[in-house]
Amino acid sequence: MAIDLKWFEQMETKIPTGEVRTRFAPSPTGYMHVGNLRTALYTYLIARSHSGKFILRIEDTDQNRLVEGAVQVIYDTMKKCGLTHDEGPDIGGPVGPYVQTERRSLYGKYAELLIEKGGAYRCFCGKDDDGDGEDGGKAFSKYDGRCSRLTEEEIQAKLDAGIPYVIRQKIPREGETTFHDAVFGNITTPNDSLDDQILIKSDGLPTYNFANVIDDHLMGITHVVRGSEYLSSAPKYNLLYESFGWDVPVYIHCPPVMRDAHNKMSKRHGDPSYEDLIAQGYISEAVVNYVALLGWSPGGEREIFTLDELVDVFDIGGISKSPSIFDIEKLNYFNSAYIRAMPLEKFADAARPFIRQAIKNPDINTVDVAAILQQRCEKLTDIPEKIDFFDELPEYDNSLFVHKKSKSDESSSLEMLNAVLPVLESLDTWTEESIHGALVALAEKLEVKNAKLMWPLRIAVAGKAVTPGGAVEICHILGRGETVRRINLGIQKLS
RNA sequence: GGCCCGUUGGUCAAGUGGUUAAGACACCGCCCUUUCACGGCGGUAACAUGGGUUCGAGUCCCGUACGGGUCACCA
Repeated sequence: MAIDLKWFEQMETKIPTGEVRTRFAPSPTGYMHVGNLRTALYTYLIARSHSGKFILRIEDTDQNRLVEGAVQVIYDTMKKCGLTHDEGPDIGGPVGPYVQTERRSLYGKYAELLIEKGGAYRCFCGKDDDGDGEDGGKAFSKYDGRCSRLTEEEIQAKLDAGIPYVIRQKIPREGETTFHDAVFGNITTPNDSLDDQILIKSDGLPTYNFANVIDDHLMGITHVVRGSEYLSSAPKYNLLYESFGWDVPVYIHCPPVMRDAHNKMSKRHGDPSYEDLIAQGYISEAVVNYVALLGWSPGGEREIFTLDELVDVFDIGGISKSPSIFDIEKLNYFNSAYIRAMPLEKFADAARPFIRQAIKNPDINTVDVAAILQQRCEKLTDIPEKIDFFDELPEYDNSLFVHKKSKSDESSSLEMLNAVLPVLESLDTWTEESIHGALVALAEKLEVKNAKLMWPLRIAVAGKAVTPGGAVEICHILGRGETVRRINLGIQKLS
């Protein structure tokens, strides 16, 4: 087998050095898991906080799992989250291509090189020849390495006969392998518990286990961030780097995001993906902020951070070793905090579609409605049911006029409404200030507490016990005509 | 089953040998108030377990239990 060492040397010269380079390497499944989003976020944060490069690579070597349009979902999600990449399939870069299937010729060459270096061998065994078939008993046995003992002549004979083969990693049978992880510390594994894993499949494409090492090296990746499910494969990757004589990157294995104490978040269990959360009315920035804190802590008491602020405070040491349970209640809290912090106009823009789901009346000002909603919604989808009374006064029972704390009952309510009606009918201007002033003055004149006047008015104009905003805001939004009409209806009901 | 990893209130978590064991969400109570919410104040609630080491252990070591991961021509 002739190995063109010049070619490999030339490949090495292309590798960027002297900067932190991280990569997010999703396989295109069609949606962004919350756990994946968090991995992407940490990866981005590490790059940015070291003034390094953040690279997007698509890992699509599994031809059976290709999903139409899935790569676009990744672009869209990352863009929406603000996780901008410096190199990737869409924008190119110095070490492309950035899609694994477009790199396929590379892997074979490096596999040949590895065979030459004694770190791998061809295996001609069929899929079921390694003794770990379906028959339970040997379910956990590993490949016995028989093909690693083939002679040159035997190998050539099989090649000449056209027998299909895979390329396996040759793991030392003795000793142990230690690697360092930035989250978990040093981890040592006995080599005899490691399998001679397949590097190149019989279709010529690499497995993740191989492609990831080759690509990370050729792309100059300095920090490898991935899920902790790869922790037990890491010794094998380490051995691969060693066989090639390459520098090992910093490993950062992140524990999973769970749906409960026993199960990871999963689409299959109906857990929301990032896209689902957005569709459910969550603000992207709030999701990103919450997810950052799931499994990582800045150490202090502060919890609200923009993406740029996260870049400043992010520290690998704050990543937790144990899994975290995704708590939608806490996300609700973050979301409502983000909603409250938005400028009113911006919130109104975000809320408008949801407001218009419930309010068709074009005379109603959506910004005014947004103003009373902003302090009171956890997510945008909460909006329609809160404001359904604006378009049409709901059927309501007179018992709503009874409220102990406001000292309201049906007869006092009738009295208050009768007093309010002429005041509002004759009000010069129809603003919150003028309405509020007139009503407070009226209460003072009647020698009653504001609540005794406001309660029945709010019930009459809204027909609901609980509303966003008080009587003043609701009357203002409704307009004078509709307000007066509803007060009259209340008076009729109570008479 | 082998190997690897983890375990602080219901949840997220701070804590790196000496603390009355932070803080946040949720929950409960009170205050504010024009309902609800916001805001303010207060409260309930935790170091899985047994042994060591040490003057002293949530923090270090060993065992146990429980949980998770992995052992694919998936990633």
